[in-house]
Amino acid sequence: MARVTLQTIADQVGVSRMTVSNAFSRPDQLSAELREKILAAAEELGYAGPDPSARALARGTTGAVGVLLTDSLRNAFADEVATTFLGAIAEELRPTGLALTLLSASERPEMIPARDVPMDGALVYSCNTQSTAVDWLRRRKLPLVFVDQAPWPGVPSINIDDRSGARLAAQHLVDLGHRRIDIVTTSILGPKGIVDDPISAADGHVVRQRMLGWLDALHEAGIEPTVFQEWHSDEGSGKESANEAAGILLDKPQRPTAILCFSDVIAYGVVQAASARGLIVPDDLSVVGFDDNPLAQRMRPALTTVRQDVAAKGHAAAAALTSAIERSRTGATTRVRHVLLPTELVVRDSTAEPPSTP
Amino acid sequence: MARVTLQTIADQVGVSRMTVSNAFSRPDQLSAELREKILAAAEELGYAGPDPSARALARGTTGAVGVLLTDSLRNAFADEVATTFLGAIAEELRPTGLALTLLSASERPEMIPARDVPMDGALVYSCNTQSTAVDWLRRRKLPLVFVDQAPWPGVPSINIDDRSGARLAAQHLVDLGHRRIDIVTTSILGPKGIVDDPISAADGHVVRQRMLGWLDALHEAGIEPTVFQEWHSDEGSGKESANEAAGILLDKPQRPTAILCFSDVIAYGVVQAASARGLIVPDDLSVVGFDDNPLAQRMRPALTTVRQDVAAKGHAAAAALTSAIERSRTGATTRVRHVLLPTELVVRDSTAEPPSTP
DNA sequence: CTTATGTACTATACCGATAAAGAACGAAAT
DNA sequence: ATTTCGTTCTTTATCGGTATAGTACATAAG
Repeated sequence: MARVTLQTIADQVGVSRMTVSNAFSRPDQLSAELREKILAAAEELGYAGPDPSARALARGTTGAVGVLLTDSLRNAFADEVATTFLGAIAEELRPTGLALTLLSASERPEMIPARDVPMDGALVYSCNTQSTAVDWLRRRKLPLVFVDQAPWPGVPSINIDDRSGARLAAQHLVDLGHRRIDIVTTSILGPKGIVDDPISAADGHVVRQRMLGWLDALHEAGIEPTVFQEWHSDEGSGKESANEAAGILLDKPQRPTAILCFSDVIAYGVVQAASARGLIVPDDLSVVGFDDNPLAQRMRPALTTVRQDVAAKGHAAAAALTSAIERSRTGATTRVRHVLLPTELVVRDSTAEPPSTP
Repeated sequence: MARVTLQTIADQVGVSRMTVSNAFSRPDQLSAELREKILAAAEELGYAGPDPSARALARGTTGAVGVLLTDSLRNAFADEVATTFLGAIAEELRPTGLALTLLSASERPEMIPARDVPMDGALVYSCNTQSTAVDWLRRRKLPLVFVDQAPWPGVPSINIDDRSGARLAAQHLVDLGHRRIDIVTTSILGPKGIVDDPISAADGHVVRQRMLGWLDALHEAGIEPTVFQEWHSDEGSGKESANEAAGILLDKPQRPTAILCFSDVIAYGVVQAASARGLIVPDDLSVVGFDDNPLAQRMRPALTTVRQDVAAKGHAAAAALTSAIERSRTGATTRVRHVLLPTELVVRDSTAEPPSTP
């Protein structure tokens, strides 16, 4: 049996194909009775409605938007910050009826989602701006929104004030009297281990901004931190590698009295490493995280960290995307907006004055 | 300027459109030099590769698969069990290069993702089998896989052994000597509160299977539990409403000495309610959860629960889907498989012998 | 009674690709 | 020298819809 299409139904009912199309897509274009008749015939023939792919081609819209994530999706789902972000996007998208397509860097070159999957627009979340996937999206001239990435001319972006937040975190430690402050950060591609030039070693916009913020405050206080760059591993969100990183810093001859961390997850690892060495946080070592991951509240001691409103970021991102799509449809040419959401220092129990000189 | 299509490039280079298509999609069909020339021309004209929608129509495949979730996506992302499941799917899908499209029940009737979004197949996760979204997917004759749903003839399904797991949980309490055992379960649509006929009140396959399992063991021991059905609220994964539910059970004249819970999240709420009343878990009240959510380990006391391997479920689901898609492509007609993954009782610190009669 | 205005459909023309079969031509096999 | 291929392109025929501009007829306005 051949496939049922609009034409099948049209023939059956004795009308033109276009009228059947209208029965489904523009009910006001035909009489109610005829529409009923057509719908009944469709039902009877087991027609499921206009084929989405064909419709997508003819209309130029697919009803789905993509979100491109650097990390393997596996990691994204294991990361509470990422899931909160995605959840907020989903929530914002819901009233629009758009589906959310998760784009991953696949392993085979003949199948590149960013290039091959039909969509109406995409969010680019914390990706290497040079990555090929981003490049494909841009070439397709899809409406895009960059999130946690370096603002790009012509592309709306949503960022948080990483630099200010990081500065606050570092200043907090300085104010408490710390002078030996080290940093555990992360890197996508860069070398693992202690780095000499932390700013140029920071690949990725967020990594760099936070580094700049920390150094703003530390340099002002005349402090030169040792910077350890961990490899954002594919497993376990790097809790272990942070553990290892902290180990190296803590075993230095001149042990730091405080450590600034790129994320709360890393901070967690650092606290563990400290505990393993019999160090008490915050008495012997102060630790500051970033993000205000739910984990930060659960930890013992509760973690001092820099809060970002991830849900707000997600909402803003989705809203920016829908409006970018709208704009590209109407051809309207509003000025591209670059949003910078605030960050805030949350002092909890993982920071204190440095121990009196031993 | 008109849009760049295969034809534009064909004209520019002076070959047929088909040859240009082959240059992108079937490199072995033309000489290397010509291909280079075509690719260069495409690059120059700013062509991003074959239009995904057009290709989807012509080829009949889109490169994306859907996953339908009952819950609003917002909830799914807030639920560690769901995110683990999705993560496992993503991981299994990765080598195939398929993108994952999240389908939600949208609010507007003219835009129904399950009906309107192009995809090659879909996972149906813990949905009401009668829901309209599922119905659309079925009508479209898409390759489907049901997960945590009543097996359906002709549709591959992945389930866990909810009933056995629940029976083990209940038996565990019976073996400890409990005789007053109550249940806090959940319901999508059903009434909220104490229900008289728990089995018929259990909408949803999983809910019913677990209920059957609990009652298997309890009835065998001559125990008739009070069953409280909470409303799976849209907020906070029901921690609060579980709290409320537990309150009602614990304030009964004959207070239970143990409570069986539909999920670990509910169990968490129950423990909180108990604590609020000054009851010690497990001394005054034993509590058993379900799922072995990471939360179960974090809780104090650590929660006795029934473990399911959510990651395995996700892998199995994705694998079943890709093979179903493959099957529908080749027309092969393998027998449909219904997988039942094992569950296992994990005894931790939230269960103990009942308090000696006061 | 002619002219506007709607309503209900139809005709035509794409949307941007791919599949399958055919043509042209040189190289290898008989 | 003739047949048989294989390679490299081209031709033709869809894929299943939608937009836009008609056409036909009925009703209201002038």
